[in-house]
Amino acid sequence: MMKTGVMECPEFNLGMTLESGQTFHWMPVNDLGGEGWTGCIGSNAITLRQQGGLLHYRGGSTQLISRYFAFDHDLEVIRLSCAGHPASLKASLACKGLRVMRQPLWECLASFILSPMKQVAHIRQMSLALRTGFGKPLKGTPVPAFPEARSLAEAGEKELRKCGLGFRAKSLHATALLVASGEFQPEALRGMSTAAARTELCKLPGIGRKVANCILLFAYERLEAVPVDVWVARILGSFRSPGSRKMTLDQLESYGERLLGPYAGYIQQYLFHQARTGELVLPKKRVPWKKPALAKSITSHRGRKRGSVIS
DNA sequence: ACCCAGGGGCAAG
DNA sequence: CTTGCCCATGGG
Repeated sequence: MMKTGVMECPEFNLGMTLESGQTFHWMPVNDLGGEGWTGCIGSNAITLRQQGGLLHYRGGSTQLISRYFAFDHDLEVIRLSCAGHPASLKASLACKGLRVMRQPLWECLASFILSPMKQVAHIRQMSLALRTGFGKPLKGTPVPAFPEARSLAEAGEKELRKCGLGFRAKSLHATALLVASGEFQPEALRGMSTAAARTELCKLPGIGRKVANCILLFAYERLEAVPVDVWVARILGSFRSPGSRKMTLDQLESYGERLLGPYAGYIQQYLFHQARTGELVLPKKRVPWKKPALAKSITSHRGRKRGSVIS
């Protein structure tokens, strides 16, 4: 049986963090004595349950979990960095415990290639279909590991398309080939400036400025990166004086970086979360936000055949 | 600079 | 059940 333990987690809201659109594979589950989450970090099966300032876990290690959820980020410092901007401060205070994660590079990069023109619920389905079809099954969680680049490259575009990827299948397959061949090395970007790393990411098929910024923020620890989607555009637009001339997405990104400061990506995440949950009042209507389906049981998912489809 | 394909879940009718 | 809407990227 996998090791169970408990660790301290200062300033943390596990559910809010896992539902904030950074990852797409964690499933709610009743385990470890109550409502928790099951999933994986890389190929480590993990089940988690938070009780106040304590985090119960099965699988992984305190180091692995602390690093993944970035318990080293000082959220108070981040909140204070935007104390001069009332809406940002308000959002930051409403989202206490929401952390910007530090995800494995390939898993995050590939997952966000799935994201364009898709809502979170569907990205979750695509992620699960890819994991089930081409990822390594894990003992202790129904969620398989995210497939290696080589596995997706070998699978071929047609098979990826069967996972409901649509036109994203072509982008993901092409990118998987580049990574599997070593022509693109995700690790090589770690030492680059944010701007240089962004330029490299944008060379990959299926990755534009918005997706690149998501990857920079959620995997490369670039806390200043601001992914501008329609929501963030709407939010940033609402901060500008009425009647001022319309900005392009690139201009809004620069505006956001300047307005929100050195942790602009973090603050953006707080504003985004408030807008999505309807706590931040915006001119336009909001879309529904449904909780992911409960994981049925670990045993019922074990031993699913490669390539089978989730129903 | 502008225009539009593309696809599947979901809300509204 | 059917229609309309959502939306980042890439290519024209």
